[in-house]
Amino acid sequence: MSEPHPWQTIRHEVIRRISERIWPPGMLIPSEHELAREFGCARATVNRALRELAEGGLLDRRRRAGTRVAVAPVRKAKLDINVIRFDVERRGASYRHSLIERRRTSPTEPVRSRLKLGHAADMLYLRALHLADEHPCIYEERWIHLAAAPEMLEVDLESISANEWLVRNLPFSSGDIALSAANANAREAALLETSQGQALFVVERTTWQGECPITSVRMLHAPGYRMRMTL
Amino acid sequence: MSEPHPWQTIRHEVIRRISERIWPPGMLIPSEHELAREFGCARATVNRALRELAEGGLLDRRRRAGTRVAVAPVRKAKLDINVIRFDVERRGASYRHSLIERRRTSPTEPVRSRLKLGHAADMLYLRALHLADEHPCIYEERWIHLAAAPEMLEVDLESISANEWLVRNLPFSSGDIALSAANANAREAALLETSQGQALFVVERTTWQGECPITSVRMLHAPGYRMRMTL
DNA sequence: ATTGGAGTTATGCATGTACATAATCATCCT
DNA sequence: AGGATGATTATGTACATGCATAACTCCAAT
Repeated sequence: MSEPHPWQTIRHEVIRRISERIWPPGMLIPSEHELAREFGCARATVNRALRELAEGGLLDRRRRAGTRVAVAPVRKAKLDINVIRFDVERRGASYRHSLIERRRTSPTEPVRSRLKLGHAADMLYLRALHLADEHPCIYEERWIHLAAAPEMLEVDLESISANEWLVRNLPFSSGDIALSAANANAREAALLETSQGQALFVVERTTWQGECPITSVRMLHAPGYRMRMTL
Repeated sequence: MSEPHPWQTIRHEVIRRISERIWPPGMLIPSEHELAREFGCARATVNRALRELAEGGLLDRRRRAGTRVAVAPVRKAKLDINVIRFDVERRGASYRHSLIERRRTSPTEPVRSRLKLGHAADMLYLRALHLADEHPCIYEERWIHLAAAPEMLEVDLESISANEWLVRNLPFSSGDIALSAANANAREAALLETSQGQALFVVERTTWQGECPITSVRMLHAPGYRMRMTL
């Protein structure tokens, strides 16, 4: 089974008992002490297994009240956010990107509100295309807060994408993502080599370093893109 | 600070040192032993903090090699998968769903391959609409594997949605999700009260109980839907 | 020069103990 | 009856210790 570690074995066994309804939804399961006795291990080991399952949404735990099988589990799916180049290359394609526009300017009001910036700010506005095997796969429009990333002015954005430079050089502490769908307008359709009105997968991401916004980007994926994840 | 727990304090401090580039990307950080000495706590406490950060993608850890700040972090975003009714009600809207079609049949080939079923199988095919404040918000097409959920035949799908019944009664052990965008066809547009060609946000989800597929569903979200997550 | 150990070291995990905290239960007092 | 109070209990966390394991270093033997 390639699971030499007791806590993984326990986690698996608990999953089995839940999914086979030996422990049905809502049921109070044995305490850590009892499980530790049953599995012949320390309570800390049981605790680790149960804590992971609770984080995944499968169990509800409360002090003194005990642990019960979640009734309407809010399952947590994990999504990997990678550098675009890696995603492309992992699919076996060659990566290239191309800078369409680079402008130093002050952000429009909607962008300011997305970044929670009350005042005007010195920013870099970029438009770029990411290509896989010379076919456009992502078109991005990005705002970069120069107060957070002044070095960005010196970066040669032809040789490294803003995406990659930022990920490599400006570790961020938090961020939010919104996924949606939008119809391509004429310009977007042309850039992505598709037709106007085509449904595009849209990722909008804003990242922060503490309270200070770093960058906000809107990425339009070429038709056919699917974002996969597991739970 | 509301962080009475040493391991959380340590986690926060490590995040700070990374995001302020005291520990730049790629750097080998002090060993658990050294950090334990620095923070005046046990190694296990440091371990817990670092392990969580490594799971989040911010650190790379390898035995003997030590812990280093991730160079191109693959950040992990967490997405909550909830019962649709809860999502709607949390937005302050009233929820209703309506069954459009219910048919017992054998799945088409593409569905069989999605479920990794080589042979024909007895399944339930459902089409349903989820409404928020009487406006359609999700149209779903669902296949349910009756071998995994025989009770489904008895369920009154007018009073409880298949989505909710399954989540409450058939805890699944694994699943996969694919997100994409698609143009509405005539039928979908009519159901979602929009126009043909409108870009729709599509969620396809398949869930399993061990090796046995339970259900596969394709959900089309009404225009304007945004799926949010944090990292 | 390359291969093949032996030794070293940092992380990974398990254990037993201890105390903190939150929720529940039982009891007592008015 | 009802409300306050203390006892009980399960989880949450911390710690010291110890062994397991992976990977790096270096030295010796072919």
